[in-house]
Amino acid sequence: MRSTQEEEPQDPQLVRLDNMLLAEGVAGPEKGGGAAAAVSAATSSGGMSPDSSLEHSDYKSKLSQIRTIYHTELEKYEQACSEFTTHVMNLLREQSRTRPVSPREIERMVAIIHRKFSSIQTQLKQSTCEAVMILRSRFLDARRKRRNFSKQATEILNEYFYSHLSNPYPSEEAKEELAKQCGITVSQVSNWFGNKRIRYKKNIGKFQEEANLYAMKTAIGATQSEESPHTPNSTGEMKTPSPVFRRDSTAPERTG
DNA sequence: ACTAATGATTATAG
DNA sequence: CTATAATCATTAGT
Repeated sequence: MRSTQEEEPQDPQLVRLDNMLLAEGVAGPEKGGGAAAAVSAATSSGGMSPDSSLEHSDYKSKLSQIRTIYHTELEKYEQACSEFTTHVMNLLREQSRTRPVSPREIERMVAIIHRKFSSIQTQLKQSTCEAVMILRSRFLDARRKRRNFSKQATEILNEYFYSHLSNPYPSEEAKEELAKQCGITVSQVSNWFGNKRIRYKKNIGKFQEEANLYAMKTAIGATQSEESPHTPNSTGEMKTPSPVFRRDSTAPERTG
């Protein structure tokens, strides 16, 4: 016996599909009656914050829909497979009266049928995976629940940006400090500076007033007995606002 | 409703 | 991994 250890070839792609479906609870054991129960439960019991609760219930309901469709189709396929198999078996049996039909041939036929339906199932899994991915990216995308920062936070961030306009790249420590002051996360600070840099560079003219404003603010905060406020020229632009900041590597504050 | 501002994500490169 | 540039999706002003 060569003991063909084929068992189940299962290419890695299919395994990944299965894993993902399982992780998402689509292919796992049946839980709950369905979407309706989850939705009603979530809406009636306002335990969590209204936002996350509502969005999550919506997400779960759609996921449940996908799950139901997936299982229905899967059952249909299996039923069709077995029906077709018995049908073919009957045909073979009928043929065995006029032709010698070896049991091996029967096995091969059955194997072929199963392979075919297996590929169909894989397709179903793939499309289900796609649907889940789309659903995820649609509901778990933080862009959906974006909020503007508080005016104070933007003030602080702008102050830092315009007082470091020549090198607006805050170190990790500075980012943490800013995050703490603004009540946002470090990632949000990074996002803010990334957006600010590119948008400032792209359209310096738009930000001139802002730049002057904050420059003046910081100047006032820094100097107290320098000069009398005589407002030199309040008729037009003050001066050239640093054309383009260059990533100056004069501050390699790398500590980690 | 249309548009600008804005925060977050994606794609690409160093 | 970080920075940039483009793009997306929502908020807010008209």
